[in-house]
Parts: sequence; structure tokens; C-alpha cells
Amino acid sequence: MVKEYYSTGEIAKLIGISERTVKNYCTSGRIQSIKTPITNYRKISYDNLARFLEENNLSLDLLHKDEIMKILICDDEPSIVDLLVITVQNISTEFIIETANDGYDACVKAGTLLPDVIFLDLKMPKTDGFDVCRSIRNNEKTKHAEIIIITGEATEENIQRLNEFKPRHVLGKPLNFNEITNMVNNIISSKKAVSS
Amino acid sequence: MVKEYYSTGEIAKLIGISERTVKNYCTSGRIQSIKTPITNYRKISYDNLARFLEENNLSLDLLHKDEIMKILICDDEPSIVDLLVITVQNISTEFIIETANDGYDACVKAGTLLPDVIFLDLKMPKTDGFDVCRSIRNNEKTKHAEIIIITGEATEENIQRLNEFKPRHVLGKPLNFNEITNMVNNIISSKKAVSS
DNA sequence: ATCGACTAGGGTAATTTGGGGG
DNA sequence: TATGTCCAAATTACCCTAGTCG
Repeated sequence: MVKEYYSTGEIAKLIGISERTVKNYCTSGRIQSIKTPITNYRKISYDNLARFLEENNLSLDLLHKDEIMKILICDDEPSIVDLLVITVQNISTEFIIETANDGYDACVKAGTLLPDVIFLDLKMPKTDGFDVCRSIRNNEKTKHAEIIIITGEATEENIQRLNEFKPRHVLGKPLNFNEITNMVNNIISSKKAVSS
Repeated sequence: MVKEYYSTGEIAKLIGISERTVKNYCTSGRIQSIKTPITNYRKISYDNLARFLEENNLSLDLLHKDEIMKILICDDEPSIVDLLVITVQNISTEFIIETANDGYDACVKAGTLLPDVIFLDLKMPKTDGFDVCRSIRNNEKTKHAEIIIITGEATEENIQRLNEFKPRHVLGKPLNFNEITNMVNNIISSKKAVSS
């Protein structure tokens, strides 16, 4: 749930039509809205907005497209975590970045943060990276994350096993940070390009 | 579980307007408020807030959405999960209940649901229950959950180790469902007590 | 005692809104 | 049907000082 209520202007920006049209939709009842007596402002509940989007074959992802990128970095080696943090901060200082040192923390933080991108070391203490992937992919709220696997053993077998979890990339070590920058930029582009 | 008084900031978050506006409403009298003698803080009583919401066609549900108990039940034995679900549903059908079958799922769901109560089997496949506890307790957003440990081995040593994670209860098997009902009711009571 | 997270207030400028007529 | 423009009014962002709380 993103917001309880949306204003006409917010909806206009989200779905890329003019505010005037959104207002007309509200007046005509095509979008269900309520009004506040003080200001007469319209408030559209998340449910009503979702219904409108669905009726018009628009993706619910539209509601998330211009949110700030959230990135979860999971590795037990502090040096790698630091380098990844610096690398993504170098793209934008606006990113919300969290880090985890083992698979359980990674799972909890994947749940609380709902990240757009997860850098995941396949081998962390007490943890099997495959299990972490599975739990993230099986959860309705976290499944949309782009997973970037980091592994010292990018063997054919491991890559095969990972296919099930549809990682965006599988990176062997040593990491190439230009490559990572490009990856993140590509993910940003595809997030912004949610079509209508 | 209804709060007796609300602050301006709380109301702002609840109805999605700025705190500044809430303060202005208080100053102008559109929201009835009283001021605390020493701190000069404004307090808005539940009744006054409810009246304001009603006058503005805003749903009273806003005030209640964080009162519904959220319960996460983690066990790999479906029979135990089912019995726990039935037991807590028997207390109230309003509860939001989720279930997990292993420790990773438990962590992800602890993060997404932010449960008030977690029933946690100490021994699940691929998972160490102690690690699950640690990650939940170390996370600022999930640490307030009441953890109820379920274990076939309620040994002195295990109970000692669990102390670090401050479980509300440690239950040996077989489970006593009257006891569980009482526990949940007690947690509800303590939750009510802190919200005013 | 220091810190971050709240709170009350004041002021100004920018933004957003509903709705009317084009 | 959808939208660009205009207005007055409401809301908000952002600046600030100051106090409280745990």
C-alpha cells in the first residue's frame, strides 16, 4: 500500500494525463472520489484508483514508477559491501540503501525495504543464497525485486540452478564496477519506462 | 485499543496532510484540541478527531487500521500451523494471519507483515530458529514483535540461549491450546495498555 | 550531558486545488 | 472527449527559534 489517498494532480502525473482530465473523471464518476468540505479537495482512495487502473488496462506499477530507487546489498565481506555502496551512491545520492551481512538479515530487510534491486552474495555465513532467492521470489510483495547475484563460483551448474529465480545478472568475482553502474542504470531505465 | 489522545504529527500521518496544516486546524479551532500544561503540546481526543474526520467524509477506519493484531505462524508441520491458525482465529476473526514453513520465509514475512506476534518453531528445515530470532530482534522495524517459541526440546540450555532474544514464551510440545489462547489475550491486553 | 526525534509557533513563497469558460 | 488557461483559496515547503522527551 503506497498511500491511503491520492489527489487529482498526483494521479495525473502517475498515469500521464492532464490534471484537468482527472478532475473531469472524478466529476463524471469514472473515478470514485470523496470531497472534503473545508477545501472541497478530492481524495481518491488507493482501492478506487486501483479499480480505475484495472478497468482501463493500466499497470499498477504506474503507482511506483517515480519512487526513489531502493537497493539492498547483501554480502558478508565488508569490503565488498562498501564498494557496492559507493558504486551505487555514485550513480545517485538519493538512493535508499540498506545492507545485510547474512541471509536472514537479507530476508528481513527485503521484507521491510521492498527493494527494487538486491545484490546478493550466494555464499554467506549460516546461509544458502538459493534459499534466500526462493523466499524472496515466493513472496508476493518482494518478488518484483531485480536480483543481482554475486558469487565466487559462477559455474555452469550454479547458473543453471539460479535460473529458477530469474536473477537479473550473475556476477563472478572480481567485480567490475563499471559493469555494475551500467546494470543499475538499465534497471532505472526499465523502471521509469513502465508503459501504459 | 483506541488511543485516548493524538498528537498533531500523528494525525497528519493518519490522514495524509502536512503537520503544519493540522496545527493550523488546531489553532483555528477546526480541530478541537487541548494543550498540556507543562509542555504546551496539543492533544486531540479521539472523540474530537472522530468528529473532524466525520465532518470531512474521511473514514474512521484510519484510526483503527493499526489496531488489528497481525500474527505470523512459522512451523514446517502443517498440522501445527493449522491448529495455531484455528486457535487464534477462534479468539478473533479480525486477526491478520500469515504462515511460513521455513526460516527464510519467516524472515521475509516478518519484514513485510510487521507482526505483533510470531509463533516460531525452533527447528525448521534448512534453518536455525536462533538465527531467525536474532535477525528479527536486530531489525528496528521488526524488533517489537512478541515471539512465542515452539520447540520439541525445551531444554534448560535452549531456554538459556533463547533468553538473549527475549521471547514472550517458550512452549514445549505438545501444545496446550487453552494456554495459547490466554497468551494471545494477554498480548492484546498489553498492547491496549501502551497505546494510550 | 549529548543526541535524535518530537513538539509549538511565526513568516514567506511556492504549489496545488476545484471549478468556470473557452 | 481531452486539455490549456485563469482565478481565489487552501495547503504545503522551507526558513527559523525554542522546548520536551527518552
